[in-house]
Amino acid sequence: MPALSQQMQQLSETCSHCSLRYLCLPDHLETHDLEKLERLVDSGAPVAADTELFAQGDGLTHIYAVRDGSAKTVRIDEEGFEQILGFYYPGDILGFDGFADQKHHCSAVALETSHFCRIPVDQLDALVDELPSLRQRLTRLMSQVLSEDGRMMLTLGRKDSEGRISSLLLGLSRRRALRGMPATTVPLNMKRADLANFLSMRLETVSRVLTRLQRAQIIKVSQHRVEILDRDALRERSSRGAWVADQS
Amino acid sequence: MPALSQQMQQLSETCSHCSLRYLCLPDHLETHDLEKLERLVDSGAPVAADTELFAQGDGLTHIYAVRDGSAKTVRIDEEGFEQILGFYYPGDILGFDGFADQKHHCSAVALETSHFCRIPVDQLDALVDELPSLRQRLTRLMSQVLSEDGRMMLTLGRKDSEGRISSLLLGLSRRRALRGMPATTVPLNMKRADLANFLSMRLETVSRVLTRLQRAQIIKVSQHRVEILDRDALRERSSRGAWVADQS
DNA sequence: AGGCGGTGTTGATTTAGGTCAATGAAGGCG
DNA sequence: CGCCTTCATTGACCTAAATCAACACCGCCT
Repeated sequence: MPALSQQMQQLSETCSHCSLRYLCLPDHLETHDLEKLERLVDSGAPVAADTELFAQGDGLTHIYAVRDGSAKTVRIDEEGFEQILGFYYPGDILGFDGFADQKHHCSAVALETSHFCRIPVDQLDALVDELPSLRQRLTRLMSQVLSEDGRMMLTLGRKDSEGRISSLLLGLSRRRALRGMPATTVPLNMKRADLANFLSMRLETVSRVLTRLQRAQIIKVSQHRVEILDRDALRERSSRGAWVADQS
Repeated sequence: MPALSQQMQQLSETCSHCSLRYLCLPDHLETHDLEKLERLVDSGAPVAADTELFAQGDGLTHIYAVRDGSAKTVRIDEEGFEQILGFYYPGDILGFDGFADQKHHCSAVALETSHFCRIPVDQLDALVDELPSLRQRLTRLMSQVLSEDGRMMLTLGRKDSEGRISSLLLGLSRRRALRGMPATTVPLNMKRADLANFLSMRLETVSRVLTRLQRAQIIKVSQHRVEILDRDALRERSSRGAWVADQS
């Protein structure tokens, strides 16, 4: 079973050999420091689709880095309404919102069979005090998320359905490029309902927009994979229909 | 001029004597450590309404804490569309999104005549390496913002106009309570256009919803101040009209 | 006072996209 | 293999809120 042995090999890889080290926590760490971080990381067994890594309300014991596969985070508010807060790909960190009061404010769920690096926060915390470079790295990663959240609010707030879908596709494509993966093909592992929820649209509308973009020869949709045929047109649509802000 | 002298007195106050120390950076810091932080903080001259503290794209040189007054942060995307990302009140920190790449990703503007504590990031950074408790405090504050951003996405995404306004009012009220200020009266220092922008509505709709809530005896609006008459009804409206999520 | 620019409210109309409902395609399984 | 469940697409209709437009209010200045 060659697929499995390849998987096992990947699992035994250390941060120092991880292809994602420049996106993930290890970036900017000295070899020596990196080894200390490595010792904390547990890259455990593969996780099946729909498995919950942690649940909203759980105590913060670990944060997770996506090694391969993908995940989503979901938040349920007081009234029981559900909102997907983000999709996560290799190199992304899950759990940052738990540091506030040592408990998770959203749940994390694997979108497909995936591997995650599991990092115990108490040990991480201790190591962070020891390694200024790791501290800086963490700060930057959190700040980055903050800034991306801002971008998301802009999308959610000011763009119409076509703009939202277009932005999402471009965003996913860009993130693939960052990871050195082919950026013209964007896999949509999540369900249409997830997409719709994330973008605050109804799944029917997602469907409609996708087919509209396809008919306009801008993308090619095949169940869980979108091909970007005309990136410029997509960019153009991602801004069209955005509201003009009233003068302050 | 008693008002002025009182103001001057406030300005000379140190973190240790600041009434906001438990909300702001100093929380959980030892007296000795707090003194070190204090030495970094510059609580300068009062800042007039509409003054920009920092602009999107500026290098990150300082972060700011609101001492009194209020501020908003605004982000302009590639296409020139503007989105207000948040309103900030005494004890809140501005500038966290700048740590990612040492530049600000949004602009910060005072909503009224206000005082801000100005903290140089390079010195802060050095101090953070020295004081684990400060490091933890910063992490928690950032994480808290992250988690609140999630709440905001939920509001923006899933609530109708009445729900958004109601949520905003309750949120502002809650934040006032946290600061020990009367929570039934919520001042709306920002313009209607700002409110509308923040909530992704048009200002006409903001107006309409406010008058609707007023007619229902739930709030009492007077130009830049809202009185909450029936908090339960407001809570009820803040969830009504929220979408039911499709099952994943 | 009177004029004026900025700000807020209200009314009439339009439309994007939500809702309801039916159909189609795809994967899992006895 | 056909059945069933889940997921995605398409159509017809309707509602919330955006848009367009008029007007009211308030402070400010000469």
